[in-house]
Amino acid sequence: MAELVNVMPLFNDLAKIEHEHRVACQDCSLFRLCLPLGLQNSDLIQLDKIIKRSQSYKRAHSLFSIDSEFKSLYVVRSGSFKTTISAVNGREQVTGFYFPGEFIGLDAIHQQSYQSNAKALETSSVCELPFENLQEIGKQMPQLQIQLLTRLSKELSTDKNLMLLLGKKTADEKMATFLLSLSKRFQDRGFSATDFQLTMSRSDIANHLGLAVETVSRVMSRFQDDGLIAINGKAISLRNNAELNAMCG
Amino acid sequence: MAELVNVMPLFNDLAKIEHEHRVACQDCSLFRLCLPLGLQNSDLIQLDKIIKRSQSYKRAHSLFSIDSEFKSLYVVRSGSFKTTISAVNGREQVTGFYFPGEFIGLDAIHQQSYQSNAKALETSSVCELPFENLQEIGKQMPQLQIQLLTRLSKELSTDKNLMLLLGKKTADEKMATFLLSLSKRFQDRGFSATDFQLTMSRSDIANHLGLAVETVSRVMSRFQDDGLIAINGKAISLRNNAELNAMCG
DNA sequence: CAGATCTCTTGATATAGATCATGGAAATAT
DNA sequence: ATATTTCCATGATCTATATCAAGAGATCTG
Repeated sequence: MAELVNVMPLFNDLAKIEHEHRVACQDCSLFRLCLPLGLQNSDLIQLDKIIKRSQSYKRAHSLFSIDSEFKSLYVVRSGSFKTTISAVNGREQVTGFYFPGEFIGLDAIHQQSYQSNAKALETSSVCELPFENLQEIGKQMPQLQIQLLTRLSKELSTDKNLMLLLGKKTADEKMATFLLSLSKRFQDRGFSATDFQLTMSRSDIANHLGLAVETVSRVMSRFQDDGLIAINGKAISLRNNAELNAMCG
Repeated sequence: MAELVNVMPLFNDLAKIEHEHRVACQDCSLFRLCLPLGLQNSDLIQLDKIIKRSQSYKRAHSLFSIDSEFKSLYVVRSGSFKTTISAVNGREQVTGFYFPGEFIGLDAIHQQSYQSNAKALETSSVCELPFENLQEIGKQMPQLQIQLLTRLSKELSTDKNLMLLLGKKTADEKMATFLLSLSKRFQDRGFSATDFQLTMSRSDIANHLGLAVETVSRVMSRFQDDGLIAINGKAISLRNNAELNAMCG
């Protein structure tokens, strides 16, 4: 997850700057995922001024939790995160996994307080967008507002599909849907659609899909026996996308 | 659902206009739910010009479906709606219920095409907000954009909680959570928090909560036997909110 | 690097809630 | 009004997946 495979930095300097998390939006390899809409170059320079680029978060470290003060939205820069919410009795639901270019914290806007907890799944970094400043420059930049709306709308759509998954799908359908959704997202980021790492634990996967860990293990083993996938620890290889796709229900 | 109980129109004329769906935003009794943020009066007049107020939709009639052309967002004016998405094999998931003042169609924004189907649960009416015009006047009205963002963010939050419900809660917890969420929403609209109509069928409820109809019937009967609620067809009365609340998990 | 602690896999068993079945009540159509 | 369809409630049975159990890797920690 350290670097895009199909995007070659023009200069070594650029790669170095990027690695040090200082690259500006204009030059960021995630630009097309993060801010695809028509922002002017002058807008980007404005936006750039308010963005804080973080040092990295180590595995299992918290980006924010439900009782942190809400100050910022985040965009994943490298690595991956999960978000969770908890019921009063301590049970938790993994509400989402987030990869480079994706926004975290959008559900905090309405109450101006985080509604979930966000944790790094591996060593990861983010761009921090202080919300107040974002609103401020948004007033002069309708395209930025539209960009945010679009992001929110997309996550809403994802979540409705997750409701369908949680409410109506069998364990097999859940796993197939999940694997293909990951595959699609990696492909969008210029990674292999068939070979990738599951940066989250089996238990995170199980939780997210409304299954027991044991069921996830069993389904994956069976998929492997049937030649649909090959697993080696965290590494997975999709071997029959057509069949997997047919299984999504 | 025809009228708010704690909001008395100042003039009979107003009530009549409202009933005929011609009342302007400035005078609408739903204003505080629909557009609570600081919109100037001049803004409202602008907004008012682009809003189309519909004739009513009868029970089971479609507001839009996944293959309608996306043109507008909607705000429920009276009555109630459900939204659904379907899996390839025909299974459907009820993704939400919508009451007066709530927006429908927000998940359509990112693809500029409806991602779900919306149906009236009873005779209902809506305000139609043509999205293109909304974007246009939004450029001059940052508060309107913020209002939309807030709405989206709120629905996102609701959906994450639904994921928790679908993924982690028992049938009893699901029902208790659902009933209290309805109660809260009715209360916000000035209706009784304890006595209301379930405008959706048992099967819609079951579907939404990821249960079988029979389970919904059984749980409700048991809740009634335990004195938590009283049911009479579509009419329900909450009798022990404390206990229900403790059951939400 | 050794012990401790998680994580993953696989098997055996239990169970919450689905499915099947039926009858009555309500809503809708004729 | 009456027929027809849909909706709701309740009982009996079944099943997909949870839970319990146990061992093998992997990962952390001092």
